[in-house]
Amino acid sequence: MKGSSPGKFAKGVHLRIRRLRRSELPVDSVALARFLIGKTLVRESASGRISGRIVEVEAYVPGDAAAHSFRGPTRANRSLFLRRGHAYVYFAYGSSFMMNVSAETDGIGGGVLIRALEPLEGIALMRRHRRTDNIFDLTRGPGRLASALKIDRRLDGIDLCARGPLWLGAAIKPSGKIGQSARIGISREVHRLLRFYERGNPHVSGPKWLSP
DNA sequence: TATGCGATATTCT
DNA sequence: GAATATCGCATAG
Repeated sequence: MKGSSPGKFAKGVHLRIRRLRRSELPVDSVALARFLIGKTLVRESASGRISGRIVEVEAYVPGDAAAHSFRGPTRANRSLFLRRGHAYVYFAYGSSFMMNVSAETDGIGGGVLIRALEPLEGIALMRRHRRTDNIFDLTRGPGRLASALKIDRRLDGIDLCARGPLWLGAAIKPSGKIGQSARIGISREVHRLLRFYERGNPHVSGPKWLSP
């Protein structure tokens, strides 16, 4: 900490966010994906709280050849088979962590990839983690948001409905209209419309034509 | 804005 | 070896 009012936020928002109960989460992967738009993802760490409003997600459903759970549970993907509301964190392309919320029931593989957030709290911390000042480069994209929130494999498998370093909160403001499209960056099941985003939100990732 | 490419680690073939 | 639920930088328009 560089000398300034301990226990207070010199600047930036400080929100009271209600933790979501597991019973509020839809069991179905697609229903959960839509439900999560507008909700809050909260990271509590020693250096402070970081949070963001979920504005873009993708569903990876049972029987989906593009899903990491498709070939059954392994050591790497087992968190996808936990009951809904747990974190599945993995490392991709040698450079990025990505985070899913597990869906479905215990033993069934399914999840929702969090693709973009609208920054709420801890923006100064996010800027430090991401080494950029541009607000739109902090949490636009699954790898970027994981970096901004310091999400890595230590958080794989944790319960997002319990007190802890990472959890899901209720909406601070309701979601606008939800758009739907094909998913980004996959090579199988490319036609399925399982990406959901808040229309008109500038923090959504991907080319503009994909998010009308 | 859009497209293209290399980097990089882990997993699977 | 190959593939990968990406990112950042370069270049062209």
